[in-house]
Amino acid sequence: MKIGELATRTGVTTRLIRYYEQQELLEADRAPNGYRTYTEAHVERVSRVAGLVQAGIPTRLVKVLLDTEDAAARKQPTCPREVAEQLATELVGVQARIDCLTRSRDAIRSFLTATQHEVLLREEREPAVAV
Amino acid sequence: MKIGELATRTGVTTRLIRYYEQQELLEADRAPNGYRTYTEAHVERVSRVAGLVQAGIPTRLVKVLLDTEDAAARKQPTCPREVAEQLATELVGVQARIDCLTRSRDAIRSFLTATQHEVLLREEREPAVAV
DNA sequence: CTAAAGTTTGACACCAGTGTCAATGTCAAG
DNA sequence: CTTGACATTGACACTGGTGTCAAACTTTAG
Repeated sequence: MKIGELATRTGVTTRLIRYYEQQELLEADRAPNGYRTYTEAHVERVSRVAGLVQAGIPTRLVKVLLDTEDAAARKQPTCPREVAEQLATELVGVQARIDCLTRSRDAIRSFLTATQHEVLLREEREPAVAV
Repeated sequence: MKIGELATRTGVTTRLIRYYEQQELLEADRAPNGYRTYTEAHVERVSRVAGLVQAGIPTRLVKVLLDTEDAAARKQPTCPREVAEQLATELVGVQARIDCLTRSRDAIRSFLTATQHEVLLREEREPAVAV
């Protein structure tokens, strides 16, 4: 698929898709005419990149995180101690963000319940840009 | 306490504390000499502001979130339907970020375990800037 | 064949969050 | 009283993520 379709399917602008590629978060094959071509797998990838960036992770780190996800999936058997330590450090940063956001989320939820608006919590479907 | 102490205790620079105040995320009393004075409660507040900002929440929203936390704590009995809907919307955005980060966190964890570095997971203490 | 829609690269621009510096004022210790 | 540490405000500047526009090319539809 071409960049336009990828954009509509992920809800990420073409501008950003190209930007992410430039930051080396994405790779794209080129058709003979020079157009970028993407596979199904890219849809997922782009969504995750965008999601992490929106969660305040700088692109440099996004790369590391996604690479780790791949490595974890492929059951990489080993890695240098130093890399592992770096990851462990990032881990606490990520966890801190999660805790912080979770707290706000819970506050919103209890507020909505306390004010008789639980109905709105039912609509808590279809994540905006999640994944 | 004065701004310097608040800064060291929260790990947030004085520059940012003043910036947050300017963005109306913080309020400070003034001593007769014009110095800002803070209470214990501010320590918590500043940490949360910084945490949310680092989690990619724009300051305008941070204000809304923290206000909601206060309201939830004070058992506010009601609020206009429109406000509630706005909050419900933000909720899905926040949840999306949480999901996204959680996924990366889990990936890091399983990667570290898979590579015999579980030791490092023990050190998952003292959050950097959490709260 | 032509027009419209989509793509490419590259430039310019904007905004929010931060750092840093300067000039001035306050206060505590020697 | 002087010095040094800390505050105040305000300005300037940088960076990263985005929007937008332009010029040139490709592909698709009519």
